[in-house]
Amino acid sequence: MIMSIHHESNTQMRESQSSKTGTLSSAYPVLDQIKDQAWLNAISRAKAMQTPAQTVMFSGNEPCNNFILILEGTVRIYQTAADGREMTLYRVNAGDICVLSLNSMLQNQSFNAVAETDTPVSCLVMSDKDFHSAMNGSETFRNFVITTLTERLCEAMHLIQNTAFNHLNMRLACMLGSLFERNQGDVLYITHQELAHELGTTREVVSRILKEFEKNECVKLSRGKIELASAEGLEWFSEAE
Amino acid sequence: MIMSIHHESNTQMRESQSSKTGTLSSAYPVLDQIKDQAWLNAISRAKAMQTPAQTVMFSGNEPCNNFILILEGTVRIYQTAADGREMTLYRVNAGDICVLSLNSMLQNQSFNAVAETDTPVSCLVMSDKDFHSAMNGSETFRNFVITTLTERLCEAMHLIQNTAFNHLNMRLACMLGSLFERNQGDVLYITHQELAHELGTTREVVSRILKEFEKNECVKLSRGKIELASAEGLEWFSEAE
DNA sequence: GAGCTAATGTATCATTAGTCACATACCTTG
DNA sequence: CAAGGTATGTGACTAATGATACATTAGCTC
Repeated sequence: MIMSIHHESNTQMRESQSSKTGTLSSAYPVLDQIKDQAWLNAISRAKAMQTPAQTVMFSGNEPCNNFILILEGTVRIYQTAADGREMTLYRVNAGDICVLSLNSMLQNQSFNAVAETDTPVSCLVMSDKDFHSAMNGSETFRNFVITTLTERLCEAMHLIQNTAFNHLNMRLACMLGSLFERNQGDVLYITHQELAHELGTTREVVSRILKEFEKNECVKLSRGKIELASAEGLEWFSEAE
Repeated sequence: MIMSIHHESNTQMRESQSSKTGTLSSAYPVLDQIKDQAWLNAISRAKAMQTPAQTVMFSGNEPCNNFILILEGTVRIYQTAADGREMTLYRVNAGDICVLSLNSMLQNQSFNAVAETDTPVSCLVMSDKDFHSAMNGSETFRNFVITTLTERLCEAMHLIQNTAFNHLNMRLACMLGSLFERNQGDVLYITHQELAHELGTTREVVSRILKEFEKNECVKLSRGKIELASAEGLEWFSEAE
């Protein structure tokens, strides 16, 4: 079971690193190697843009006729339901490209999703014209785009399997497992509501399941914080396959 | 709500049409226009292949190092759960390309899905080498591939939303709605078990919900067959947005 | 039409998940 | 420390889904 969460606590923004602005070379080493003229022209014309945290970049059906390269920060793509529930579809990080904008550019048809920054984001905005000429003129860029697309597709299929076949306690356990993993520390700063929004459920349900985990001595809960109760706790979450 | 079902009843195979084998020009009008030499070379070297109905073409993690163009017939891509449930992810029809094989070719990593023919299928098999040179040498082909990828991604997102947020009776109603729509007649030849496999649930649950629909006078049920009870019935299903 | 198989009907039960309505508890700010 | 906002805890209830266990029926084959 795979869950790709590149979440950073909203309350713990890494101010210290915000000065070291991401560059194309640091965020996209692959693209930085490209020498094709079409790509070099396109990227030289791209405009830098900054967006603060917790800002909606796109939503609903508004078309997006630009191609976006994230240099720093994370954008969360999610869907909302009529009853207010929401569910994260995937995240776009530095070094990723936004397949949502791709879709909108190619088809003039968007899936009804919202793109909102998790953290402050700095990115490059390329016109669709430049994007197309870069696609045509650079095999490396092309491969990069197609690879990203198939990766996303793969992740989407896993997500479908996960939501269709697994119970919420499993899904939550998996998510905590991967969050603990990448967070080499054993403490997670995240609220139950945020977890609910990741999984497409409600806060109460998450609270209930977490409490169960606490009873089983896997985690310790406190306000805005979840910590591993023990090393065995982590094992427990990794086992949750 | 979008559900893409291109299902044909297994029991009613269109024998009459099986003689009129699909050709590249009839199945892929767009690709048939391509004059780029790289594409022409690649397609001339592709090998024709026939597969009977209800045959597993790929499954699990076996790699697939060929690119496949469907000339005629339908392939169903589905996932299976430990408890025997299964769920259709999407279908590949004549004129579509198989994104599953794309992923496998590009990443040597496959999602754990099964590709099984719904109907007898005739297709062209292209080596990955030829595929790559066609991608590099033909902008039209490239655009075709990328467009298909983003379309699939879009569909996958809809499917996620649908499974996460909608109840089974809605999902079943939608599916019946779109099946009735494309089946200009008002009779559907499909079993409850097959519907369950589309939706990732069990036969009993489908039977129960269908019975409920019958009580509401939307459909009439009989063995292997579902028919619209009235014109209003269809409205009812289209409303089920 | 006897017998077989696949498809469907149905009742009951258990579990999971969502809803509602609060009670608490924690943290920040004045 | 008082107040107010946010986060969490919790019990009770309902609805949806899945599981189990059969009974019944339709259509096919011989």
